[in-house]
Order: sequence, then C-alpha cells, then structure tokens
Amino acid sequence: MARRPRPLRIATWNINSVRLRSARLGDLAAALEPDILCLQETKSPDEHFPLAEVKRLGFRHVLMRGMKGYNGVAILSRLPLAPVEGMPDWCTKGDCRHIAADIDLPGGPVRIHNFYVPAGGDIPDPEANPKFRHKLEFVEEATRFFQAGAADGGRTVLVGDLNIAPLPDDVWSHRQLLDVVSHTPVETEGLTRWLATAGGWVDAPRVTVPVPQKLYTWWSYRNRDWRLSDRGRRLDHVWLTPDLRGALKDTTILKDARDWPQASDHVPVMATLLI
DNA sequence: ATGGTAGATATTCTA
Repeated sequence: MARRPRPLRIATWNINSVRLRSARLGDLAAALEPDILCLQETKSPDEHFPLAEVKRLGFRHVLMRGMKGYNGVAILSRLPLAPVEGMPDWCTKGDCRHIAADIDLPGGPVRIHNFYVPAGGDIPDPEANPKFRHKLEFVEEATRFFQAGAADGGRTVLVGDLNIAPLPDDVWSHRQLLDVVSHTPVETEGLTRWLATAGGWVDAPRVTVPVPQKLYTWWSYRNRDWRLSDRGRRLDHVWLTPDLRGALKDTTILKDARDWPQASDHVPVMATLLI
C-alpha cells in the first residue's frame, strides 16, 4: 500500500534583523503555516537570537549561523533537523551567508541549503567595486560546489536571498535595470550557470507563475509608495532538484508582508511540496 | 540627474 504524500511547506524570508522583527515571525507563521522557515540577514549573534520566541511559535528545531551587525542565516523547523557539516567557508570570509540541514522525512531526508548572496554594492564593475567582485566570486564558487556534486544525492531544496533577478520579467523594467546591480548580464548569466547545476534546478515560483508574468519579492525602502510605483525585483528564490519537480504543488509570495508594521523590504516566498 | 529609506552601530557601514 503506497503511503499517502503529505504537504511540506518550505519558506524563505530576508527578515532584515530578526531581533527587530521577531514578532512578525508569528504573523508569517499564521499566514503561511510553513514547516520550515529559512531566514537571511538576521543581523544577530547566535547568543542574542530570539530562540525562546521562535520555539513558542512551534519551531522547536533551530539551526543558526549569525554574527554581529550584518549577514546571518537560520533555519527554523517544526520537523527534526540534522546540521550538514563540512560546508565551504565561502570566499574564505567566515561571514555567515550559508547554512544547510537535512530534514528527516519518510522516504528519506530532504536537504535544505539556505543562502544569502552578497548584495554587491552600487557599482557593477568588479575592478572598481570589491563588493561586486565578491558577489560574482560567491556565485562562481557556489556553481563549482554544485558542479562538483554537492546535490547529487537528490531531494534537495535551495532557498535564499540570492540578490539577483535573473529573468527580464523578474524586474519592473528590464531595459532600465541592465546596468543596475542585481540584474546586470554578468550577474544573470552567473545565476543561470548556477541554476544549470545539479541536473538543472527547478525554479519553483516560475513553474506556477510562468513568464511573461511579472514576479517580485523585493521592493526598495526608497520609494514613497512601493505598491503604487511597483518597482520590484525577484531576488528571493526557491529551487528544487529535478527529482522533486513532481512533488511541487504550489508556491506563494506573501506580498502583503510588505505592508506589515516595520516591514522588511523583502517578502516571504514559499513552496508547498507533496512528499 | 538625483536622491530617496532602513537597520546596526557608533558617529559610518551595509543594503
């Protein structure tokens, strides 16, 4: 008798300070009911992470990698997690931009990679701008990591703020953003090479909302009225290894979160798998 | 063409 597949909801959110916005985690949990929630830009050393609050919300299993002031990632889970050890120190900077875990599930584990790719500064020139060079090198290193077989075990979900909007319909104006960091050809081509690793990742939100529909996950703080101007970009991603393509049931982009009190400039993205 | 806002931290960096 075949086991009945059950929904597994995996969400990602650049929270832009977990200490400032810990109360919004309850709003997110109520709205999306994720089983797994991956955070980026927690901006908190691990000893100051609001762990008790997160556990009260039902995320009893938490892995984090934080530092003072910047960066920081975490995986919150209702299901048991096993940390994946021995991951690279990306660009040898020790700067808390990646954490990985195995979720214990019937039929075997599902591996989660949670990434926070460098934003890259303002000037899209790797010679003039070390932050942009770091971004390109980070994406190349991640590409080599998966080319070398890091997801060959299958059943892998890669999420995070990748800080690149790869497709023309992932930005409000393809033409006007071609020389803006996050949508330059050198970045989108780099992300496309990363996407082609692991046998070809499935870009989950683009399965349920195909091009040429516009799809954004981030709206700048520097707009008078983000909804009216709608100058968004799709910077936050959920990718699946090909063996999970058939399990993909739906995706959700929680646009309403951009209007929450003290909103993050990113909104949560979730994939529902039947697994 | 420019500057606009937000967060952590410390008087500036990152986004």
